[in-house]
Amino acid sequence: MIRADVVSDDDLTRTVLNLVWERREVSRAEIARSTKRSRSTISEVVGRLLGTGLVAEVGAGESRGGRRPILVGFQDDAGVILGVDVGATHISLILTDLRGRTLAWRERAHPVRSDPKGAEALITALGEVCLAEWNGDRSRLMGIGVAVPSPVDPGSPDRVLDRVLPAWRGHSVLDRLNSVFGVPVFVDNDANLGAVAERWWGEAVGIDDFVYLKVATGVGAGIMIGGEIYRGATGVAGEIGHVAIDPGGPECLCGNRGCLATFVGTRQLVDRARALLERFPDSVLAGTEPDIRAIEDAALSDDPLALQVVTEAADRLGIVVAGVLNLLNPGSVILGGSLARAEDRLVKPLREAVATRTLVDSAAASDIRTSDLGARATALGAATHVLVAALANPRLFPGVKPA
Amino acid sequence: MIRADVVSDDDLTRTVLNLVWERREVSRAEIARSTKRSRSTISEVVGRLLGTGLVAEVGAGESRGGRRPILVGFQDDAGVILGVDVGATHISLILTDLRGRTLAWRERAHPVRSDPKGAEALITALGEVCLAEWNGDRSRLMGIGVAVPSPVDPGSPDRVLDRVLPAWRGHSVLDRLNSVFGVPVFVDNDANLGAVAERWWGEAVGIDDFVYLKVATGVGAGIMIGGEIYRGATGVAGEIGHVAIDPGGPECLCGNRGCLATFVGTRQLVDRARALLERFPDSVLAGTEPDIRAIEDAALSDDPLALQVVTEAADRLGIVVAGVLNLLNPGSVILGGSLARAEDRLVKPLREAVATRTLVDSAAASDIRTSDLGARATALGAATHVLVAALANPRLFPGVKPA
DNA sequence: CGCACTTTGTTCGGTGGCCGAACAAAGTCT
DNA sequence: AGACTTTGTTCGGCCACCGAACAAAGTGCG
Repeated sequence: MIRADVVSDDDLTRTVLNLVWERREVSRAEIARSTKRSRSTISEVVGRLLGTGLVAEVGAGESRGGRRPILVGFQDDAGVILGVDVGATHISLILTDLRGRTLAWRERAHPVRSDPKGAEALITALGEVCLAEWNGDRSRLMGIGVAVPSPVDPGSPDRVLDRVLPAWRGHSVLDRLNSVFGVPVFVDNDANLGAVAERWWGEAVGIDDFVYLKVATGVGAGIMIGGEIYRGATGVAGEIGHVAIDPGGPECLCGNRGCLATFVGTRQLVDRARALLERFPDSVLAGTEPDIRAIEDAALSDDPLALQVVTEAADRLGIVVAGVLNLLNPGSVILGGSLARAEDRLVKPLREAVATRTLVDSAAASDIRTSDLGARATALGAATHVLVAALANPRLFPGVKPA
Repeated sequence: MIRADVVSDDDLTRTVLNLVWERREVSRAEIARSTKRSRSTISEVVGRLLGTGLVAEVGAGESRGGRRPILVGFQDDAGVILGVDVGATHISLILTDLRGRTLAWRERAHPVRSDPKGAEALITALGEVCLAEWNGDRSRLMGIGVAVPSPVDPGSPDRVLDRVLPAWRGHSVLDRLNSVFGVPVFVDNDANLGAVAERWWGEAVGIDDFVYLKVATGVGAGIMIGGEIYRGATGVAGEIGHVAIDPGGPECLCGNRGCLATFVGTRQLVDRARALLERFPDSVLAGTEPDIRAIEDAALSDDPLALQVVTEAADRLGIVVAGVLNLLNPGSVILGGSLARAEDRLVKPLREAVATRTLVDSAAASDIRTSDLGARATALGAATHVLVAALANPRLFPGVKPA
């Protein structure tokens, strides 16, 4: 967690590195055209980048009527990154290469709030397991990203963290990870990191302005503006779970009435399903004590009870999504979290609920989709956050030669 | 409206010019310290700027223990700007210098929607009147800013404009202004420009992230993020009037139910006041046909009926403001439009309504204030928009010598 | 096949923005 | 009065970047 504001690489180096990452394989001449720099300049920058091991000459490309270009390729396996998803009831880790490919994956149920010490031990243990499974050169580990289900100001992580995760105060866990694995550690909110994952690997590739809605134990939003996570004045933007949608609604943990979280959180969906059991004697869930996964599975096989639960949730979500559309006019809205498994069964009623609540048609035109990144989305986003930092400033990371 | 993407001035020149504007009078050595450049570099840049007439050497400053510095001062009267506020029922113009000071001001009631031709004529006529009253060298007019009560994408102004103001399609009015006055013309949404005015001259000076809420004939929001107006994917961010706050509320013009606009727009407040008349026989409004101004005046003298109307509006606004706080976590929320005249009588119940609907205390801590810019706010913002463009790229404007 | 033409990547001598050292001018402090 | 500061300018130099020139390696046409 050393806030290493050391010598930052110059702008052009970053630009070129990012371009090579995007295009995968690209010639110096093509880089020069894209960046509007001269070939001589690009040649020199590429020469320096070759020294870092992040890019390499990988062969010849097609001729465009003259000499064949030398392709410079991004080395996806030049480094690996560990992503940690600290959930309310589980912990999961992913090990990825620099192209977001999964090299290892572990998940465990764990009562994170009530046993923080155990959580810390579990994370380091699973981290070791992932690295062992990968079986590569450990010095290639570039960093660790951590997603927490709580507002975080990455600038001062200990300030907000202790509300939801009291034992994490003073970010001792992060320091621990840093000293155990010897690499930089980054934290951020889970919804923010979900948005990052979508932008790099999911439904939002190429989209700079969108909102990611994570519907799981709680509800949170990751707001991407101009390709960057928007954090607001004090770093808690996106805390959408306690937007009031019904002044006469049920009381919420937060003391208010009719919060979105009182309608679409995991706990509430399960309660709702159980309450509906006797009205749907034909449901596959009848006679069981359904949990959220069972409800989602049932919805996917068009069980009427489950569909009722999902539709009701969609209707409530629609109120908030419509508000977000009117206020922010995002290019798209992406739904993540476990409820996203329901896909069309969630999105269709949601779109209807939104359509009746938005005026400006261009706002209504922004498309609403479910994520298809699945259960690994958040951990993947945490890893990707490190990747983004590395691409912006490769020198900050171990395993990168100083050129 | 010539989209003049000519030679843009280099970064350092802009930075220095903006710094001189901010500090009003500042020495070269001080600029060097602030911008972290060498004195030699700054000397050269300042030398070039002196040639534009926007800055000048204005005397000597206090010694700091050595030779007394030569103060370089921004020339507030080097140029003037026209700001036009096109309202739903009125047109107003302001002529300002480069410090936002009012040099002339004109306002006329006019049915803008039903008589667009007349509106166009009125704008040019009032523009001439303002320039005549100022009685300065007309070549110092740098540009014209126009605020319209409709979503606008300044990149392609004709696309959205024609929904609310059909006759403005193809931005012929803007072309007209350009040819009559011979200077660049800029358009933007009124709430956006209100936010600009607040950031430069009002309650948001020095604040980079805030939301400006304009409550007048309609309701709109200007969202300032990182010191820039946020426009969203298609340029209609901030269209907040049709956020649904009560599923069982009255029907709105837009076809939905319970929109914010059905509760707090001018028309609705007047209707509400008239409906309440018989319940408040002691009100100063009793026996009259109150308009919005009368209601606001009555509220300022603590008339119970008017206070009831304002409090109800505040309560409704509170729902949306709470949502905005939870979602965006702005540093502050500033209330503009005519209703802002009510000040504490509006803000106090609004704060209460918000407090019961926000969880995260740092979100709740963002302060909510009324604007004190008054009726000229929007026109001033339109003029300021031009000032911002001029400070960013002085060469684009007439009356600025090429250096 | 030969020849004209392209494209690529490198080399090399600029150019322009910015810097630092040095300096004269004009102050302050003891 | 003398030592020290601060300001603003001058001037030589550094560095990122450029453009011209060139060799290498292609394509395409007669």
